[in-house]
Amino acid sequence: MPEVETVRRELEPWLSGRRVVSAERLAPAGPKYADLERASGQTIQAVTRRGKFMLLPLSGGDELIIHLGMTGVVSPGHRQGGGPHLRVRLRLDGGEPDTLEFHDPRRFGRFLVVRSQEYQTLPTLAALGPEPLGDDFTDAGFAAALARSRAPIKTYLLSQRPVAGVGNIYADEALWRARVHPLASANSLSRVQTAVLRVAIRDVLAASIAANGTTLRDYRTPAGASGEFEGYLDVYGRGGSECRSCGAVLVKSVVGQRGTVHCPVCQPLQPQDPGAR
DNA sequence: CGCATTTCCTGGTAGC
DNA sequence: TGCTACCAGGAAATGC
Repeated sequence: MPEVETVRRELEPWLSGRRVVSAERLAPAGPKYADLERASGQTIQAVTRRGKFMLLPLSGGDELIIHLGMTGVVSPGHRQGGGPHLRVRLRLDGGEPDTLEFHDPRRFGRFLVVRSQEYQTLPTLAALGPEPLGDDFTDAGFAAALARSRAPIKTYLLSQRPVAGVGNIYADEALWRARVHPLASANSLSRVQTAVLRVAIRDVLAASIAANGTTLRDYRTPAGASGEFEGYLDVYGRGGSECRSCGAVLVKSVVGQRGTVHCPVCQPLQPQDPGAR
């Protein structure tokens, strides 16, 4: 999400108010690129974001939805100009830069148009939790959401349902900060753990946004810049290294088919202080 | 409905 | 050097 928000902030002053002269799909047809040609002739009214989805309301009552996946890059056309992974090209009126390109080597991204009233037809959008940095992400609401699931807390966070925008990197980072084991059942967290985790999610996402996101490989903003948050990661990518808090060796595992790193000392599976009262 | 598993996809890299 | 095998993961589809 921090990466998406960084991109959104660059796109907004460029795209807001611009009319789409043409919308060309170079990727194979499919649901990931449904109806994108319909953007042609409509004016982009804003560049907003929900979770990791960028939502661009269009003047004709449609919504342009862009999801970067893992490797999607939005850029002005004159910067990259073609290439084997060019999936979409938009022409805009109103002067340079007048071309927006969407490149996506791994094809996990999406670039589609739906009716505004039906934008929540995408399953994840329909069930998306509150914005993590918004006022709707409350202690009570988060606790109520976690109480509904017996899945591992990390898996549940990645589902986007209890809160929007938490990806694999930030799930591991937030759980480490909150000292919660990634395999702990969501509904097993104490009220204190829930409250600490909520703040940890907010803090790590806000800190990453302030650093323009995390650049692991391909991530670039439209202007070509990379993020700087990778230098602040405490656990992600650090399996086998020492925990910055206690010095123990961080453990790498797989949770919900996703690479996961946690500290076996700071994040015990069983609650600490069983006799404390 | 909830949850687990599988699928999509290819650049990068480890290993030989 | 050049080849193969495998890993990375957001969301949707599928299975139960």
